[in-house]
This record gives sequence, C-alpha cells and structure tokens, in this order.
Amino acid sequence: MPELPEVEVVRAGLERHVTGSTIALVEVLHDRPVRRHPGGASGFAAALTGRRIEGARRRGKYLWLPLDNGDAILGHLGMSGQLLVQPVDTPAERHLRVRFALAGTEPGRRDLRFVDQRMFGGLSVSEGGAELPPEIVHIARDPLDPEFDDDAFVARLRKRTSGVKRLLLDQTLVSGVGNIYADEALWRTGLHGERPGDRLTRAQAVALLGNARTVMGEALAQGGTSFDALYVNVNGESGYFDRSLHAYGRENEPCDRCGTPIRRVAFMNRSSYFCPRCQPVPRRRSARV
DNA sequence: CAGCTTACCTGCCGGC
DNA sequence: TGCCGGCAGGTAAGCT
Repeated sequence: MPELPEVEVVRAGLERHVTGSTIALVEVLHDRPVRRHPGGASGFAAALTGRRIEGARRRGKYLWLPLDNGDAILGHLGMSGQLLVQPVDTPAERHLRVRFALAGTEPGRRDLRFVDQRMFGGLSVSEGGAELPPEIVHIARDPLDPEFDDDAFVARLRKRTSGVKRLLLDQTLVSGVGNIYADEALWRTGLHGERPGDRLTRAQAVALLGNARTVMGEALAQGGTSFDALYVNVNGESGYFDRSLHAYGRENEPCDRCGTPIRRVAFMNRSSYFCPRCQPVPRRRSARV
C-alpha cells in the first residue's frame, strides 16, 4: 500500500530513468487499469505511441508524465500498483497490466511497466495535462509540498463539522495522508479521530498538521535512500512501518507513551487505531449552542 | 452542498 | 482439504 513517501520515491525514480525516452510501443494487457481513458485500451495505446516523456510530476498520490505534445500520462498506484523500469527481456510480472516499450537516452532497451494486483490504480491520457492534469485540479497539495498553505488548511479544517480523521483523508483539504499516517499523526497529537474539526483549537490544528508532516517526512527520508537503485522498484513494503508506528496495527499492544493498550475500531470500512488514554473519545456536542 | 456511505478489486488468513 | 467470510484501503460516485 504505497503511501505518499513511496509515491514520491517512484516519481523521483521515473524522473531519473524515463525522462527523454520515447514510447515506441504500448501494450495493454488488462482493460481495467485504463478504465478512466475514454478511448479504451486501443485509444490509450494510439494516443501515446511515438510520444516523448518530458519528466515525472506528482500531486498527492497522483503521478503524471508530461509529454512532448502537451498531454500527459496520468496514473495512480491505488493499493497495489507499481511502476517499474525494466530491461525489455525481463519476464512479465504476474500482475503486469500495461507495458510501454521505451526507446531512449540510456543504453539498452527498457520497458516502463505498470504492475497492479488489485487494480484500484490505473493510467489514463490527460489531454493538455502536462502542467497539471485537469482531472486532478481538485486534489490539494500535500504537507511536504513547499507551496502547501498551512494557514489556509488550518482555517478550513476548523470550519468543518466532520471528525478530524475523516478530514485528514479528504483530498480536497490535504492530500497524501492515508489511513496509516492519519492514525499516527493523531496519536502524536493526542487527538481522537472523531473530534470535530470545528472543535479543535488553532494550536491543536497546527500541531496536527506538523505531526502529519513529520511522520511523512521521516518515512520519505528512510524510503528515499533504500530505493535509490538503477531501476524504480517500489513494492509498498516500507521498512518504515515496523520500526516507527505507534498506533497503526498495534491493537492491544501498550501505548508507547502511557502503556494503555491500543484500541482498534471500525471506521469507513477500515480500521482506526488509537490510545484511549492519550486520545480520549470526545464528548458529544451539546444539543444547544 | 457538506456529510456520509458504498463500490471497486484480489489475495491472504482464520474458522469450520 | 477446501470453501467462505472478513479484512486490507484510496478514491470517486452516489446517496441524504
């Protein structure tokens, strides 16, 4: 499950290894990953064959490769997606979905391959999307983005009545925060995920954002070194998980701060983990204002 | 229109 | 052994 730090590692690897390459051939092995492309698999291949890749960019967990005609290949790794740069004679991966044969600047013929077991992810051609694909203009910047507006985020967060975990996962407020990092940021801040946004103090909101940024930054620092190889090969198994998680996945284990067993509750068809002592369940909003 | 739920997808794992 | 339900989760679409 690639979180934002892993996606950024993929982006950096793609920028380094496919920029300047020309797409000689496109092979779509499964329709689902190109479902968002209106022209279907054949249109997808036709629109990309012969194009030159100009770089690799990212907004939240979306990636795009600007092309020489102003379009872009827009992609999302979903839950299990990988973008691999492989020598052309590498045997097909079990879940290989799309293969781009590259003719390029580096010696040796290489493929760019989209591999995805569960196919929540996908690729599409974004017309005119080289600068910023119109399909993702609603996606907010992420906390590691230098242009992320802290004050605007804090102000918006504090106007919303939803629980703050739901808000952390709202891509129009902030991107790149998944279930794991949301739980970790809340644990560090000592906030329960069901506390309404409009019941946070400004200081709490600022601290929460800071902690989200710290968690993601630490993961990026660790992941960024281990994947700096010749080929982009990120499988989502971040070594960061085992070492540094305080809440996520630790049901019944003692809280690293106070020793109280971590609890797990269902939330949005998934799980939330929290310390019931450090992150007390908020009192219900009173009926009258 | 904010808020919330559901669908999408496959592999793994525990229970029977 | 093999089947089956539950679980994992980012995002968009479709409800209220």
